[in-house]
Amino acid sequence: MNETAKRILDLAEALWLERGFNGFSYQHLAEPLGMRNAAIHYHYPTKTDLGVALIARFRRRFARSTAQWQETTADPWLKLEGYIELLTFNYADAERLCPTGVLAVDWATLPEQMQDEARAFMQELYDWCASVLREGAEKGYFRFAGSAEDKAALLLATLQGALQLARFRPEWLDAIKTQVRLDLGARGQ
Amino acid sequence: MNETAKRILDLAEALWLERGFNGFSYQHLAEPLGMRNAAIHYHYPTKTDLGVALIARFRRRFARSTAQWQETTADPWLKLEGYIELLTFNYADAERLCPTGVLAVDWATLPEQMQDEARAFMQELYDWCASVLREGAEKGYFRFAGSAEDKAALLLATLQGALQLARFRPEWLDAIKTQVRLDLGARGQ
DNA sequence: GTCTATAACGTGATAGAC
DNA sequence: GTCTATCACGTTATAGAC
Repeated sequence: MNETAKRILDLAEALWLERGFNGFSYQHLAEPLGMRNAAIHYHYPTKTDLGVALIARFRRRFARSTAQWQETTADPWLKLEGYIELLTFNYADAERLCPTGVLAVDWATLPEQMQDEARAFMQELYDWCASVLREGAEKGYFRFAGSAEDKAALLLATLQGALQLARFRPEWLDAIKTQVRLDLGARGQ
Repeated sequence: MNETAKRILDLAEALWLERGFNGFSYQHLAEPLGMRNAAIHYHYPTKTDLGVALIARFRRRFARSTAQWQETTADPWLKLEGYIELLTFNYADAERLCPTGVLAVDWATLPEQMQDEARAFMQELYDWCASVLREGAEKGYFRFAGSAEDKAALLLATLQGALQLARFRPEWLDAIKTQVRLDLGARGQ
């Protein structure tokens, strides 16, 4: 991926997570980048190609992050905090939602190739989250009722929803993060 | 609101919660109803008018529901189950998401009047949910760490996210509902 | 209250010159 | 690799007849 393709993808990602996949066009990409929309089509022939590339990059990024957490810590709490940090990082300055939530809302309007890529990404998130929760529970780091798998689904749903609710009232984001930790057995402060 | 206006609003609601606010047009409404798009404009002059009417109806519906639960039960569990039922009712047959999640994703593209109406709706949901949790905790029905307010934000985020995750894997919806109950102090089955 | 007709514009996408 | 020019179409919305 060359420099121009990357600049396009960066801007597309920002607009996507701020406005939804149907909320931006090739014009929205071309103008700020100082190009014409035909130039965007040269790098991403169709909007489907662009959409698949956006999700695929998130998958690579997530795989790299989890590999790094695996190397740098044995504490499940730190892994989980790493994920929470990753999710909320972009929200602070630009109110960017997490990709899976945006994908879910636009789902029925998305081309099949994007749906396939999205399903694979979601499965990777779930598998990773469940394994961290399972390990953390077995080793006594976390304390929660029910299965690690169900708790993983709940956790992903909660964090996804939290970013969205923050658009109504920003302070809800920190409130939910606090509550998430308490519900995993953290001692209250 | 006359009969035709109601039929339009019903269809618009379905399309909205299935495809997002930018995922349907006046044509999508006119064709299945056997009218021309000009007829839709007669009832809802602008799409903003239509959007505000959609949210306003959800506010009325929610107010009616909470008033009814207030009359029919003193058990906070039943009130909460009523809300969960209300949320997941439409998902089963048509994969309709909850309105606040769809509003949040489309947020940056929505006209100000819709944002105002949406904020008011969200606040009503939060206030009701927090009061049910507070009362339920005080009377010993629920058992959870942290404040009722933070737990309310978490609960709304979780249920909203749960409907969305169900688009990737339907079985996650029941898994999360189970886990939500456990995290409120229900005994596992 | 619904129709036909149409305006004004934005959309994804392509052809061909440079 | 980016440009100009353009196509075919979908969008919200309005005017005016019936």
